[in-house]
Amino acid sequence: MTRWLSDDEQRTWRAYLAANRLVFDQLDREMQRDSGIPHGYYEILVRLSEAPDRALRMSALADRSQSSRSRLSHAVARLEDSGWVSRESCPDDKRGQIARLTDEGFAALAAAAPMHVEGVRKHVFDPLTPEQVIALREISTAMVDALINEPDAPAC
Amino acid sequence: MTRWLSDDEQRTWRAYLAANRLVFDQLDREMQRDSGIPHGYYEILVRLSEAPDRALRMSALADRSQSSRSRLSHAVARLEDSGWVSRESCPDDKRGQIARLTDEGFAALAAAAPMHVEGVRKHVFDPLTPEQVIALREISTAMVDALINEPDAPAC
DNA sequence: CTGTGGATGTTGAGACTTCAACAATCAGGT
DNA sequence: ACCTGATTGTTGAAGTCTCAACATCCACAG
Repeated sequence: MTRWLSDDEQRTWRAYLAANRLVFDQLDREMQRDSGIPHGYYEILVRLSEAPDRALRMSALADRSQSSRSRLSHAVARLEDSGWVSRESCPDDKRGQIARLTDEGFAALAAAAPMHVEGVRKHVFDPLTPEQVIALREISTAMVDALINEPDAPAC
Repeated sequence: MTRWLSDDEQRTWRAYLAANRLVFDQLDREMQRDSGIPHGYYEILVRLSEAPDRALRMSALADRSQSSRSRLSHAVARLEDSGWVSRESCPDDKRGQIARLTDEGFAALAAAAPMHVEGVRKHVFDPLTPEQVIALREISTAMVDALINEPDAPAC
């Protein structure tokens, strides 16, 4: 019954697994070494930095950073300890919390960005041809769309 | 000085990040739910199951599963508690430890495999065309090669 | 034979994530 | 106004990973 993977698929899957682990482990390591910013937190800071007033509600921030609410909650608590993010309550929704990037946070982000970009370029884009860059985007988008439009439950 | 990402690269990078997080989080969740096998451990079991006598030295197993020695050590300790892996010392190298997949481990792997494959197919291969499957392999391989042949240090 | 440097594997602490449970609040129907 | 269900965000425990330090052992030059 099981639709096992073909040879092509098997080899692709293994290569994809290996690439992911190697690339992200490496980027995490560099990020930690160069900037002391833990891997996932950088992305949270980036999303905040792009928002109007560098502030977002927790739920919106969670969505944009592909983060669970729980993870975000812990992460923001930690980023607040570091002084990179501040929290305030939402005026129109008493449940809401708004995370805001502080000036220190922005500065830390600005300082970390060049080295991070260098790493991304070195480990991801330099090895690829321009056509592969396009292909990778299309492939990734296809996966994302499939998961977004069909989260988990078979809808009752 | 910084070679910032182009628009194409920026969008590719974001899509790639999103796809990875969504796909692997989802697979982890399904894996945990369906089989109770933590995400990374499954791969370790797979590598063991493919080795002669279903046994490998720790270092060889670490290499084949893109795992740090430390992670593998913790993981195997845990898998041993579960009764899925057993350890024995290496005859010709007193430092060596050999991890062996037990019958229970093999059974657990066999039971988990179909559901896992289903998830991989659903979230990764179904959304892709056959050409994209090939492209993804080439892209992943290119990244892996770049990282393997240029680990980190500039060699003194 | 004896150092010395390298390799192997483990360990403990700290950090991050997940999961389930929870309190607080909102929204919409009755 | 009230009840019910859904949403928001937090919390604590348990699990996993990383990092650095370590003990052990191998290999090999002198």
